[in-house]
Amino acid sequence: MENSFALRKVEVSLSPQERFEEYLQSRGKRMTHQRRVILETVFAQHEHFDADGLWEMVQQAGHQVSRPTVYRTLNELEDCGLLRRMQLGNRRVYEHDYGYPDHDHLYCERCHKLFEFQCEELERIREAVAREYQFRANGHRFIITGVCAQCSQGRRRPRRLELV
Amino acid sequence: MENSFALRKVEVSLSPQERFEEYLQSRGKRMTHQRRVILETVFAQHEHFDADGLWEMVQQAGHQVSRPTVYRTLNELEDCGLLRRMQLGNRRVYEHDYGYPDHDHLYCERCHKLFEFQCEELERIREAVAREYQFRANGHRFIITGVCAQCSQGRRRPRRLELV
DNA sequence: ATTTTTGCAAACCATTTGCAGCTGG
DNA sequence: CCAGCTGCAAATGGTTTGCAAAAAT
Repeated sequence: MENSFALRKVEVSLSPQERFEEYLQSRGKRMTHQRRVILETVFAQHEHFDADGLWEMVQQAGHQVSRPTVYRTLNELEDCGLLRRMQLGNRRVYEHDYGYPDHDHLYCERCHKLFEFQCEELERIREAVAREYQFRANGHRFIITGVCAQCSQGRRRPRRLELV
Repeated sequence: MENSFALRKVEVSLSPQERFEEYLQSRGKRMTHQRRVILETVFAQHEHFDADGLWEMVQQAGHQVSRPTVYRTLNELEDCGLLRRMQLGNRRVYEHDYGYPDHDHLYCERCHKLFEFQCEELERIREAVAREYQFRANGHRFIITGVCAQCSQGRRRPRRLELV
């Protein structure tokens, strides 16, 4: 039997690059070398990442972009709907948003990795609760914390510094 | 019909004070004037609060406690199970834990207030997803974001400074 | 040519920490 | 008395900002 919580695909018409271009043009902003490099780096992989991790990836790819520019660009990418932000401890973690379905997360407290799953029932619950409280819901976050399969199997290879 | 997501009561045998005393004694720590003042202030109300808000409450009650002591004591109260922490934006928000049932939250993006509700189905989903991913779950957070009834009704009285 | 963007250094803000003096038991 | 605690000031760490130089249109 298939994983009943697997993510379903979402079709999109524009590439992230095209979408970002449109976003920039619509606000009189410019496509710079740095923004291009950051955009490429962000969409060259699918893992969750934070500003500092992204900065390192950019460095290692041999490009020179300052940290402030990374932060500024991340805000723009979020603003234009390409990225989605999540606060984990004192760190902001990003994931692809454009072309990705809404989903929720399992968070491993040992290796600090995030796993994604999709569950329609959550939306149902959200609506039911919102109705009860006359709340105008426009989103939710469901994070299950615990220890992932790998880490449970004795292998303790910590992945990043403490995130929580 | 009753609110089906209302919180059910939980009985406890010790008062927060007693429990804190036990916690302190068990670690060779001392009950100081400051810790007593903070504990009283924390359990004199039931709202969610952050370190700075607590510090102000203490001040306004006419007591002198330093910010570092507030932070240190909050960590102890969390450690001993009296308080529960939640990260909201870049701020740590606390709520009573001892004597309170597990629950989840509605978060109003307008007035930044938190509302609580209880929904057993969430635990079921948590377990089902965890099983699928061979994840050892030991908790979850479900936060519904949106606008609360009051704020929807045109009254915009912002409550605190920006939390997200 | 004009306006936006960048990089640097400094500012910020919530939280933590080193340390000398104070205090609870 | 002495270990543990407090307050102060300074450090921390992630993120933002002011500003002058550089780049995009």
